[in-house]
Amino acid sequence: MVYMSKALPKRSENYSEWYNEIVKRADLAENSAVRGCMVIKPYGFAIWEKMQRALDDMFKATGHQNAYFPLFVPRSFLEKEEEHAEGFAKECAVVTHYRLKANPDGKGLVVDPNAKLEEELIIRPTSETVIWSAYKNWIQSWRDLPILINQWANVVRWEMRTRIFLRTAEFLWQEGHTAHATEEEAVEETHKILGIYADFAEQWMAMPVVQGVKTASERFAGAEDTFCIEALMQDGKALQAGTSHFLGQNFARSFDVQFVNKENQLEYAWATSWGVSTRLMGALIMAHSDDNGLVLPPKLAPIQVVIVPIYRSPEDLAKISESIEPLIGALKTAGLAVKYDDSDNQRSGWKFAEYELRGVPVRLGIGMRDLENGTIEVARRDTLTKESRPIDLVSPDSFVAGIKSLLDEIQESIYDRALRFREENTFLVDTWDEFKEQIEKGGFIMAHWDGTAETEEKIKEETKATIRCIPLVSDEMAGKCVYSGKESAKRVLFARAY
RNA sequence: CGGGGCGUAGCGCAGUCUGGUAGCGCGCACGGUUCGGGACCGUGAGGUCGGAGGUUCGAAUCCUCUCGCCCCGACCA
Repeated sequence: MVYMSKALPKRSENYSEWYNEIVKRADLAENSAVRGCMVIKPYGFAIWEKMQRALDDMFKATGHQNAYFPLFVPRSFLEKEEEHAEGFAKECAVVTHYRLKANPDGKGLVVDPNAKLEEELIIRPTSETVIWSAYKNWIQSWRDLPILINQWANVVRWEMRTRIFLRTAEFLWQEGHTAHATEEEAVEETHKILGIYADFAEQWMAMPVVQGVKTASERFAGAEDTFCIEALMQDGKALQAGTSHFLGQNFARSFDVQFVNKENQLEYAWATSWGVSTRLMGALIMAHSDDNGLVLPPKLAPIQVVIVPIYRSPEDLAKISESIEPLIGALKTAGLAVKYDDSDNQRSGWKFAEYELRGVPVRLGIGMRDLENGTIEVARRDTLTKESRPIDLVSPDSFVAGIKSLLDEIQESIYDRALRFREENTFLVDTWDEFKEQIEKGGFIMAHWDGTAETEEKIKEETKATIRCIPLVSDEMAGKCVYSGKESAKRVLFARAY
């Protein structure tokens, strides 16, 4: 109903409609003909590529290498690690046949019943099992360790309800899978990656996160410990933005991956796995954007600076285009992603609105008046403010330096804003009544918990709030469980979550 | 799988109750006037009304079957 209007739905009125519209209107992605799957459009994919590049560099810098493992997982592999199998069984797509044939009863194609697979192939919901079946052959001695592998891939989890970017049946991600000679080293790896994820979220996405460990009930199927980064979205719900798992020797046992240690004894290898997905796109949108559209952190924006000419005649446009050539060159030389939009099929006002919708951090507007005055209009997407700045169009280097520092300032500023939002929406809660009341309003709740799965479950049933994590950094002040009144060593993080 | 809703032009919708030449807005094409925050006027193109069957002189509209999508719940990065 509001779709036709130029304005987006308001966050305050209908948050999920606002989210869906922003994804569509900013041209990030669309729903596909296949249920639960999305088409990521070029503009959206460009953001994902920037995320990939930054993360990939961080993985490489810490000694990891990329590789690729198959899409198909034999059923017998998935079965091997019992908890893992149980955890993923109910959301697997299964390949049972390898051939189609012409429909003998009419048009089209049907599955050829003679082409039934001896053993079903599961479309990977994650790759631990295929990878550890390969590692078995890669690992003989402690000298073969550690193995530090990452892969960029798609996975499929047959979700009952999907939401674009946040929970799709197929999604893109990276999954790291490492093997180590000692428990200490594997645990260290788990933490190292968690740190990388937190740095990426904060420094690139400008999204503050809480690092923590999951409770047993929220743990990855097959893990000893699951660490996570949790972010707070603008509607007060939590979003798990990345996970890093310490897998112990569970997969090594299941796949019989043993190595000879320095003492010439056989030992099972220690494992980790970790991943972030296209869900981060959803996080990015919900962390910063406003009722005018997307707000992108400069470091991840496919277009960092857009230049919009303001003119009447083709002659004016030609004059502007010629005058700003050195500027465009200088911006590019400075390493900035710049777009000069001289297209003639939309007017400047339309372009202003469009680039705001798409979240371009800085917009430069230049018209004939500016040419005369030696000025240019600089507009900030995050604050929606604009100012006229002087510019020497012949040698614009100092102006460009100013734009560069403005982009840094924007990156910092949207992080600060998100951090302030999280601080203002994190509540210390000590009574059950207060808990029930606050959870309705949203936000992070720091409360004491007695450590039992029963209490955790009861709280979830009564309030839909889950323990997002037990924060790694917190003041270790003992208290009483907000639900049961029993002893508690420290507060944990509760929220309703995506 | 349970409970709701919807399939009509590229997109968003009206028309269905009460059967009678398939419409509106946006977008698109062309021409003109405009142009410092989503311009306006004129002309035009574009539809197996999700699919199949039935009732009828006549079906987008009534009946039967069927396919698909969306929202709410149970599952989850």
